[in-house]
Amino acid sequence: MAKDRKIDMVILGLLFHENLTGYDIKKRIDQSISFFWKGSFGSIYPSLAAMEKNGLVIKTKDESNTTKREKILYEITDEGRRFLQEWLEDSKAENSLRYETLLKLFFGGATTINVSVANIEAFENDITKDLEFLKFCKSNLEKVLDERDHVFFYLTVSFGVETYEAYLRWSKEAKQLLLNFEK
Amino acid sequence: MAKDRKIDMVILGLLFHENLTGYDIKKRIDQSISFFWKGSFGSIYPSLAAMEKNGLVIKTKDESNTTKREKILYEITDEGRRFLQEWLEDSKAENSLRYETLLKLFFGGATTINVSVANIEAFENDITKDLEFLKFCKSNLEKVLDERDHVFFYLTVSFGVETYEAYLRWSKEAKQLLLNFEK
DNA sequence: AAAGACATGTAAAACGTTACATGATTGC
DNA sequence: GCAATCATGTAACGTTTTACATGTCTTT
Repeated sequence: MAKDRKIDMVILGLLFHENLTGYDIKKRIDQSISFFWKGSFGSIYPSLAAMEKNGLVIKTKDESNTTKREKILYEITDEGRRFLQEWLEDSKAENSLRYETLLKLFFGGATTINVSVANIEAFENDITKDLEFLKFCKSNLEKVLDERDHVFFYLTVSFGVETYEAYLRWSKEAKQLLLNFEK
Repeated sequence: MAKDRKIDMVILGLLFHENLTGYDIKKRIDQSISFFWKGSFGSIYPSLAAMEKNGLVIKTKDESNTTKREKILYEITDEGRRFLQEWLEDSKAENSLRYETLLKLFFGGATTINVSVANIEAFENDITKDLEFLKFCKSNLEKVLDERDHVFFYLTVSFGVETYEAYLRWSKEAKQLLLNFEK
């Protein structure tokens, strides 16, 4: 059985719902899960090729495509579904943060308070922008929660909203503590 | 100028305070910043070698070491300090989550509610354990906040506490929503 | 006519982890 | 005496990103 490269799982998870091209998969990743998982063409296409070899996905004919532009729709197989299922049922998960902002703050002793405050403010700006978008998604999903799949999308988005709001609360407190300390 | 490999910055930041061996650096990383940044010997030693070549750090004699066991203390140079400073002053930072738990939840439509609930519970357990430790660190640091450097350590720890508490709040809500949906 | 999105794929480079290899010292 | 920790380093492996290469279709 193939090693469980995480990108494989992302692709299988997406293909579980519908047949997609590599290009579609990239778009889905960017639009739906990019705030907690990323993926690039350079990993998507090789993953598809490898999984096809291993029988987890198959190429399908795209009846709707009448143009000359080549377009390869992938479909998940029963074995692919089994593989996805196995991964889902295994409750161990690797969760990791890589927060360069925190790294810079941790080493704040090597610079001025103003630099650290500026770093926190840059972080606040990024988060504020993303939070707005997440809230927009959340309110849209709230209207369609009766459909089973949407519940899962809603939960990941609400994870984002809750944590980003926590980030912003922390940012305010952190700046205050730094500026008070300076006095 | 060397590319800014992040592990280089971690090491320079640590060396800013005190001279350390590669082994010490690994311990510092594990003890202080591992919840938002990781590092292994396989990246630390090569980084030290490269930075020595580039004049960012130098090897120093360890006067205190009278044993036969080899021990190489590294010291940051002026150029190393400049390089660290530059990085700190550049407010753009790459912050990324890779949350396999969220990935599994996002694809929850491909399995049963119970599996998703179990995944959230495994996440809760991990977070609860880490949160306890973070709170312990936080209360210790609170007592020594008068020293400038400690403020920065305190802020990163308090980031951890705030976000981990948000994770736990979310976990409870998420489980409830899933279990209610099943009815 | 041009720009931008659609579409596939490869190659090189960067980066990091794990496992291996070796040996000294400390504490029980 | 033995286990754990201290201490350095390399090699193999795996993953992922970035840049490159190529060409089509749609919209303005």
